[in-house]
Amino acid sequence: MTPRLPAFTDAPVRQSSVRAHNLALALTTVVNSANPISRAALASATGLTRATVSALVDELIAGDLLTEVEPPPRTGAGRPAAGLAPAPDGPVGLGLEINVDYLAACVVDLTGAVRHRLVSHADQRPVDAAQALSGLAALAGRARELAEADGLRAAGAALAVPGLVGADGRVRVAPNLGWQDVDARALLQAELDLPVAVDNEANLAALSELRAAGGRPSFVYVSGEIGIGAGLVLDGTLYRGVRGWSGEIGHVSIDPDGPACRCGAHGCLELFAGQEAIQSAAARSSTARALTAAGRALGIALAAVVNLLDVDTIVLGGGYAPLVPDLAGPIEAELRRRVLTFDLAPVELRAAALGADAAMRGAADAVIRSVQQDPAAWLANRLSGRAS
Amino acid sequence: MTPRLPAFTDAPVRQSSVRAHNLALALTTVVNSANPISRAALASATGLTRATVSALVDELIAGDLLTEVEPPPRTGAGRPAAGLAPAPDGPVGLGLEINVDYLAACVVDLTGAVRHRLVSHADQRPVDAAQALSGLAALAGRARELAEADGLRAAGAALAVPGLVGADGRVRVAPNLGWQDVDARALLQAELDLPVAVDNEANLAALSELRAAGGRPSFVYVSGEIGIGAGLVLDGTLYRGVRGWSGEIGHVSIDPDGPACRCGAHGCLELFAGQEAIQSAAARSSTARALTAAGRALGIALAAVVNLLDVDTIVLGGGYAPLVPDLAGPIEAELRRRVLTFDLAPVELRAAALGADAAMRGAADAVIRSVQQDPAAWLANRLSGRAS
DNA sequence: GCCAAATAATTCAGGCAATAAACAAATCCG
DNA sequence: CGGATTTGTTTATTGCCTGAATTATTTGGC
Repeated sequence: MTPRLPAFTDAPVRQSSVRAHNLALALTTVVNSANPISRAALASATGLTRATVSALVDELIAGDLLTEVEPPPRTGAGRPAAGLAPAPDGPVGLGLEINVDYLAACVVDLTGAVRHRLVSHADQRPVDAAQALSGLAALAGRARELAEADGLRAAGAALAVPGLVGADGRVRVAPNLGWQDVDARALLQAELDLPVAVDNEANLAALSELRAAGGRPSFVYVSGEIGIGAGLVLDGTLYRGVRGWSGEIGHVSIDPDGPACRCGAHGCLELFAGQEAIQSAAARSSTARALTAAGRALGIALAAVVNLLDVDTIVLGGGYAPLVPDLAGPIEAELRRRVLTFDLAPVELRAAALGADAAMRGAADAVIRSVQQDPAAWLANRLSGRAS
Repeated sequence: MTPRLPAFTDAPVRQSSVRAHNLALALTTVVNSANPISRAALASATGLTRATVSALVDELIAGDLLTEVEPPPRTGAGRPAAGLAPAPDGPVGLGLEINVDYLAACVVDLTGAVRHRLVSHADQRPVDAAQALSGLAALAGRARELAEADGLRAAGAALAVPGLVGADGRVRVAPNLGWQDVDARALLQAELDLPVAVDNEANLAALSELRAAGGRPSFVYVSGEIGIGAGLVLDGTLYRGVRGWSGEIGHVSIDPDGPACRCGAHGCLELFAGQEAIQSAAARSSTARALTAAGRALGIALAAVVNLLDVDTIVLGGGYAPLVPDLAGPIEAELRRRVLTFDLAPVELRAAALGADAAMRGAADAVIRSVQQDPAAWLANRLSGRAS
């Protein structure tokens, strides 16, 4: 069988694209392998010949994307292998986050290590969007200087925003920040002189969960803050929707005739399982009861997600992560009752691996992921960047 | 900018894959263009050079996938162009459907024309799965003979089933047929000696809506029969879920404390908007009221879908299609209330283009789509098939 | 201690597919 | 009728992968 290219077809392929694709294949295979891997192992893992892999690896090493490291443990006779691993001094991603009461920036390298991390606590509501973003750009600039002092060059930046973000990087609405129609990408790009991506915080937090997972995982990441957002990872890729507004699980209806929501509808999930709802319910009765009720509502909404999307894993993040021991029971009870296929295959429910840093970390991951998925572009860009 | 291959990377690419990809690109571009297109226009549409396009087209014509037709209307000076169009005598797809009270088969060619259509009305519940499938195989065999009498060769078959179908073609459950764990693919493949795909009827019906749509549409297709199923088309591809069980919208919760559903949960959409629910409600009050109530429930469930997936179009099919004039009002009212982004961008609601044939037609489409997306495989197969 | 077996990595000729540029074909228009 | 124009083909060149042969480096048996 001839290996097939992905199904959707809308751009021509030429020899250079073949190279680009195979460079990405080699690099991602090295990055995703737990231990250093030899060229020979890489060849058999990818299906390319050893000759080709050698050439690709040479190019990736020359481009500071891979390095040779100590060989993996020996296994019998033969010439020892040279181990390959992502280069710690290769391009880094700048992960940025803005929220109601803090600004944050981090620097993550190709190995996934966080090299620097800066957080600035300050209420962002009094200042306007331009000021907030310029404060963030300053923080990002400091993070970048720290990175450059280590000899690290940033491939780009990504920003996590608690709001609706369009595909063009414009923030349409960010209720808690009081933002409306803010071209965050343009503003940051101008100040940083770097490619900048902007995305919803739940989407980026979901991406951060993708780090450890092998294969092509599909899961819903639910982030419980003041609002409730979800990031959908389907077949290993973040699904953003037609306009980038996917994952608004907070306004899924739990009780169509329930209390009025600030969105104008009635009985939204947020009213039952949002941070404020949990707190006020805890004050009225007990924390245990409040969490049971919230878990039940979450379970109803998540059952709808699983019925619709057939994902096999649910990740609870943000404010929900520490509450998982209390929430898991009621959520699972509802899933068992309402997911049509529950008896055929279970749904895994787990807490997010990262805590409050998930969105910022996912933002940085998004940058290095873009380098991993198109190393040829980075290599070309790197040279022209140095020339300028 | 170098054209980029799709993001996910897990197979090596070699020269033959380049050819395969560009053959698919050329073929799908011709198929998707409304009028016959010239080689030169094809070159500028795809971004390939005219020389390359000529070579690709020669191969596609030799393989009975394209034909030269009358040139499109002239536009000024220059050598007249030769028109290209999908070949009507190329490979055909066999679309099959099994349901409670009928079996059906159709033959669809590369141009999308239905060449033959056979329906056999008979209650399938009394017979067991093996018998039903062998009856279907017989019907499919007749359709295939009709096609072969026209000199048409079947590239494969696809079967639409009202139930949960795994990725391996096994039917896990089909409640209305009384099926459980039926390896429909193996049984049909053995009798037809053709590659057979099996999928849920709503999924395939959704595919049939993809025919006219250009670009990379994203929509939900909702099919209202005895149960309610949905097919999700995201970015131009059918999303099947991890195990192939996506789209079970019928058991999304409308009222968590509502009446008991046969699935074991309470207040599922099916109890408010299923065929039986509408009929009994109509008997109790009036048809108009029954449809308003059903529309309201559908609107609540669809608002959840739109909030989660950010699709911009909803297609009502199956039993809902003729009811759209009555359902649209209440559905839209709920969408307006509950979809968070409704004010930013509207959601289009429309009736399915095809009626009862949608699933069978979508099945045939799936087959010819697979040829269009990998013509190289068909060309290789075709030769070896003739040799044997 | 040395040689055979084994495994890793590189080198080199060959082939395939795309590109670019020149050429041939067929029409319009003045 | 001849130049301009557009379509489609031919030819030389280039890039990248493959496969086989070659070099490099170790283990293990005698």
